[in-house]
Amino acid sequence: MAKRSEVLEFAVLGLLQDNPMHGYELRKRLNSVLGTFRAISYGSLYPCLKGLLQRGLIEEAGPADAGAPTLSGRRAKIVYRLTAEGKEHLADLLEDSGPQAWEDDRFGVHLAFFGRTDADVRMQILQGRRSRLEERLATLRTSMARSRERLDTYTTQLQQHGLDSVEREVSWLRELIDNETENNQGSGTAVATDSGSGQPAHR
Amino acid sequence: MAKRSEVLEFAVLGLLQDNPMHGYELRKRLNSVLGTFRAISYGSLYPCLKGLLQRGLIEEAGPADAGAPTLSGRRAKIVYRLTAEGKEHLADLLEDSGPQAWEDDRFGVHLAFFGRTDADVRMQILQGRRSRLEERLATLRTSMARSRERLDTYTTQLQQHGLDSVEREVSWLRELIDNETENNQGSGTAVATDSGSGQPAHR
DNA sequence: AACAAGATATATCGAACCGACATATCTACT
DNA sequence: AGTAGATATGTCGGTTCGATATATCTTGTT
Repeated sequence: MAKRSEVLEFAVLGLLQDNPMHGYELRKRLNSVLGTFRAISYGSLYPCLKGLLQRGLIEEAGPADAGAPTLSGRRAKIVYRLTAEGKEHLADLLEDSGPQAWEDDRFGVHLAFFGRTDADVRMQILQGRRSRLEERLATLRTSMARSRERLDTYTTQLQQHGLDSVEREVSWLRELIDNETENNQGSGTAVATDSGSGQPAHR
Repeated sequence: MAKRSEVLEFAVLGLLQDNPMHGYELRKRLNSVLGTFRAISYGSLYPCLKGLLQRGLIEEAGPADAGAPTLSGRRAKIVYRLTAEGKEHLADLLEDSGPQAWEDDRFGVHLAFFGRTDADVRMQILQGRRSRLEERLATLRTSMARSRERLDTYTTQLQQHGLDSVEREVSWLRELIDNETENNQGSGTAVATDSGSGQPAHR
């Protein structure tokens, strides 16, 4: 349940670890990081912050903080920062390389925070994402073959374009994966190269 | 307002013109036609049908209809067909080549029913869609340039991939447009070739 | 023929979600 | 000193949909 908001929480926690922020700023960053994927509205963001606050994952950073001596009468501006529990929770989220991590939305957030993710986890997420897309590819191809004749030229072209997009995303992933393996040649835990493609073996 | 459901209504009317159908079948077609764009749930579809019925745009095709002699005790299955008003309304929708027609969702539906759309309207929609995407491209490029340095390698790569997708869609559109002009060389109303790209001139 | 499993078919409800609005301050320009 | 527009927080009502309930039809198994 509540999957949509979970993704938002993840992204918020991730951004707050970098540097404490208030809602307005957060929204701007969110929309630039999640970019194409998703537009965050205040109607989602502020309730989300309230929830995180109640669960003790974030806290208000009082104006008592150091830094530039703020002119007294400044506007009420609520800067949030992660609590210890918040950091723990975020670490758990980042560590997760399970099936949900290769869902459209989730994957985007994971990738955005790859800089703070273990190499092993990164690899598993990339490969998982790839097999997820390859499943989708198979489904698409089947259903297109089934309806090939029955459909309009234009509809077909639309479907074909959709298929192409997914194929392109797969080869994009392939590049990312190759980069990882290059930079990681002799690393610690041997990366289980798994299958080249074929059966996903997960789920 | 109520934009989401408007698109659904459009698609339903379009499918029903081809052949009368009941909800379940409709949902399957819908998910195959709108495909990647959108997943239709019963929670949206049945209320939508109810609305169209109340507004007199569709009606139930009674089992009194001809065809295969249905075995009496058949399961309750409600087949809908367009009314005269429904056909009119659909025609209006198909004719619309205004700015809303090049929005993500809408555009997909329009394209799916291009087979029954005037050549002029088709061209306007394709060109409008292209300029819409070119606007987006410009925005994306600007905001990427602005944040270039501040961002993670991975985040950058994500944004880059997003940008590439849009570029791809633009060249896909260019092909569709070229096809149209070829098949339409000496046609009636001269198509205003507008700008190659540059300023969209719309909105 | 009896049974199970799964596709077909309609329908509803509560919870999630977000666009649009209300409010107020700060900055920059004229 | 006025005003336009960015900054900032917050909420509310309508829309949307995932999950579920119900029931029939088809196909395969024993």
